[in-house]
Amino acid sequence: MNRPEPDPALRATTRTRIQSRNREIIVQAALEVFSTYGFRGTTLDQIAAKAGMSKPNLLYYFPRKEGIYVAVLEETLTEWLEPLTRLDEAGDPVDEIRKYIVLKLELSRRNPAASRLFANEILHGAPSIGGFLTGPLRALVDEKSAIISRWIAEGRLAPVDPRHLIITIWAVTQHYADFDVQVRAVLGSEAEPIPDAEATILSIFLNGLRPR
Amino acid sequence: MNRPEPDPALRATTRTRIQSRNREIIVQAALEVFSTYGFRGTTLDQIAAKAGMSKPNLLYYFPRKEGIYVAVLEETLTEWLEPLTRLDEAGDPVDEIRKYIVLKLELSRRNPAASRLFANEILHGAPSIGGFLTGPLRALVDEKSAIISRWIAEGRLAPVDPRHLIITIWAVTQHYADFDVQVRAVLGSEAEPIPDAEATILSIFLNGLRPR
DNA sequence: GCCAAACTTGACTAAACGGTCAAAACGGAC
DNA sequence: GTCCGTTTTGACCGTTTAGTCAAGTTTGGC
Repeated sequence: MNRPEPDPALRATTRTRIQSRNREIIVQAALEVFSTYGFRGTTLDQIAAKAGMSKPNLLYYFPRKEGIYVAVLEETLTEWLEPLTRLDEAGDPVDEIRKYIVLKLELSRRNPAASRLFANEILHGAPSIGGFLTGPLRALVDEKSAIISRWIAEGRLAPVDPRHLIITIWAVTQHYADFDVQVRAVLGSEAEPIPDAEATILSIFLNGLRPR
Repeated sequence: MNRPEPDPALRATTRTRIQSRNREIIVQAALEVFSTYGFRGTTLDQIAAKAGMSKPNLLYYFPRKEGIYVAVLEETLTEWLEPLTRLDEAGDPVDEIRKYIVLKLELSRRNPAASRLFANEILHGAPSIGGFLTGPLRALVDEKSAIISRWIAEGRLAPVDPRHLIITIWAVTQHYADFDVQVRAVLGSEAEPIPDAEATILSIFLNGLRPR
């Protein structure tokens, strides 16, 4: 009755130190669990245990399981987009593509959990982030595709469909995070796969894209 | 008591017509459901409904949920491997790679559910088919990598790590099945993505791999 | 047509799980 | 130290879901 703000998750403007700290702890714990078991495969008890708190306390910060999931996804998406935003029209085309591939591979190595979380969401039809795909993501791809098209028109890059080029780069870079188990099984060595992957991918793509 | 063979799933050798028919119906229904919702997200009731039979009857043929899942995966894996087995040392290297990419893309278009099922299983750490990855899959990749290595040694293909080449081809081809929602959101058109994807991928890979 | 084996299902159970609630513990301002 | 809002939790509830069971129906060989 005299509880004017029953939901701390809604008060983004006024957060206590404890709230910011615990929300961060929860999101980190949830990222690990969700990325391993998926949304349906994850239980609140697992997240609570990993975050070191009781389940009701978890629900004090995020009243619904889906709220935790969306919070984790949102934090992940910004990081995911960032490398593409850096693609610079003023740079050398082949070198810009090289930098983009290197950045995306580094992200796959540094934060494979985020990549897997994202992959899982898309694989199941993007129920929680469909709007992100058709909104900000598509807009960014449109913008960067235009740059690539101009490079091609100037004869500074081999003629390919710029959107499929971007999609293809996503595919080869994220694959090393999402399918890590398979990659390691097939390679059979203890060595980190990504350095060799980088050499191979750069060789194929940069030779394949160099104007002739 | 006088039920010497209580589990029809174990009697692979002696199956009635009804058994073969219903097992096939179940596996088909389960593929659709598992590939959409994942293992945990799928309920036996969904599979039973799609297969047009009662849940207890479903469990008459597959006593455990996991048994259905493994059966679907096994049927899928054979199809998944097939294109790579066709890579022919006697053929022209660049043309053999081209054929392989085309076949894998065709598979993605014809049976995206199978690709997604497989992707989901790997993404979650391959709990049910770890042995397939380190066994038959790795063996096949070893065998075909050797062929590619010889092509490179003969100067008939640009020098790249053959295992990473195969992995990279998997990545770009399966991506169009697994991430279909994202691909369509980014392209924004109603057109089928795969024909344009094929042109782009072939252009990059074949130019990238042609010896220079 | 009869019979036994094969097949099918409605009704049920036990466990897992998302979420609630009321009450206790804590913390910072005075 | 007192007080009040914030944080924390044990106990609980309703639903969902994998799997059981016993009884019914169908099928195929004779």
